[in-house]
Amino acid sequence: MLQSKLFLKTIKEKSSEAESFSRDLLMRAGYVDQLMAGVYTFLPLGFKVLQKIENIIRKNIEQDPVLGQEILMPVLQPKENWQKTGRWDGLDILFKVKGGGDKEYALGPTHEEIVSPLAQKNILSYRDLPFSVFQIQTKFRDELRAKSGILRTREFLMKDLYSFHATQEDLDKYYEKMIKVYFNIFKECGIGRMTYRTYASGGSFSKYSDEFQTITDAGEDTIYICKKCKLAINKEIKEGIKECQNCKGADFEEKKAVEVGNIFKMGTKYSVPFDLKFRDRDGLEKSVIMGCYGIGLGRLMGAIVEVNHDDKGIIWPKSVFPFLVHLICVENDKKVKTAAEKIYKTLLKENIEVLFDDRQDKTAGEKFADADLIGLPIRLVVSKKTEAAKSVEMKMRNEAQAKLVPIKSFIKAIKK
RNA sequence: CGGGGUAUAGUGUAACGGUAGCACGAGUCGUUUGGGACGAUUUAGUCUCGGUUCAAAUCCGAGUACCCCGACCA
Repeated sequence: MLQSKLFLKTIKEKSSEAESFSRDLLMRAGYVDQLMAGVYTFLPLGFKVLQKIENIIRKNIEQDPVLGQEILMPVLQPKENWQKTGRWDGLDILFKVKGGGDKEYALGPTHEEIVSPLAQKNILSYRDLPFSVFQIQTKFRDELRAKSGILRTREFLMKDLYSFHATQEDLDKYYEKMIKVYFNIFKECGIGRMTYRTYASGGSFSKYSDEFQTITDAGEDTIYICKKCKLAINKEIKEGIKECQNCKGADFEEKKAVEVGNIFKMGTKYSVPFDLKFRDRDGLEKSVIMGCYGIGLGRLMGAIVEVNHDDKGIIWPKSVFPFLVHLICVENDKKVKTAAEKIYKTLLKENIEVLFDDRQDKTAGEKFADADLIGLPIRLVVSKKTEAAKSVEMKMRNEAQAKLVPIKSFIKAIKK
């Protein structure tokens, strides 16, 4: 991608509005644009990051054995399904829309009301269980207060997965497996070390749930991390709890955190109203046991930035970025330009994602400042100096020192 | 939803009730080119509605939007 053709420009000045790092950086670097409170457009750079995250999640679920099959459910949903579970009136974040003839619909904030009757069509006997489906789709929630940029929005991409089981033991087994998958996803997204499995309230789904909380001051939750086993407890249920549920440790560290994922054991809460039953081995009809597992993609992207940045800009981790390489030509000298273009073409041929700063009306300082702000993992600089040495300068965004790499071997150096 | 704050050009900001100014950006021309370079020139603004006043960006009222705190958060 040529930077001269990039859809949105970077902004030098910090916004005057008090805000989170991720909001400020993502907006200034041209990743997102705000339409209104809690609603954002993902610009080319931001959209690419979102797709990276999406693919990491998808890859981890569609491993061998497959932990869930991908589907796409409707956003527009019938009122009746929501009345059946009492959430048409009971869920105040639900967006309701009127169609023709005053017919009413819900805009999906979550999909238990849709996936449960869907599953019913697939389940007849215990032989049909277990199975799970997931989707990556836009959710709508009329949050009373949107905040902190893309950390809390009213419209957001979410991966929601629903699992269906014949027995509690089977759900428990799958649930623990999914916890491992979640940790792999967060590790790959560069926030593994800052993310904690957190014992939390189950909301209206279940008594308890497991949250995945990433430590950051921009977060709106407070968690207590057990210093011994590193499991955490959300402040919302900490009242009266004196020791760790896991290791009985009593030494906790208090931290602010943002919830990047949440998983629930829903039991039969949704299978009962939708009459989701199966015929068991013993000939009896039983209710299906369900679990649900969510990750907010935009929020995850925001959390990555909260955890990975410095005062100059974003520092994307090595698996999440809009482009891997930021190629910068600092001179308009014809020979140097030709050399830079050659490197650009080589990178494209090698299928290495590259953003080429080919702008001729910008000074070197401006280009470097933009590169730091945008935060791609690898920076390559081409100049008279590097051209004379038949090399290219390479610098990692998370390192201070740049080094010269011979033209002949720079592809190898990048791949490493 | 309760409380607080803010609203001036694309962005960041100034202006006692009396000529809306500055910087950045953007356009044009030229000089520059390893950390947001320089000169010339052009461009563009008082959130909306109402009130007070000879006169309102400024005072008053209502509305709207955004931000922050709290409550809420499948």
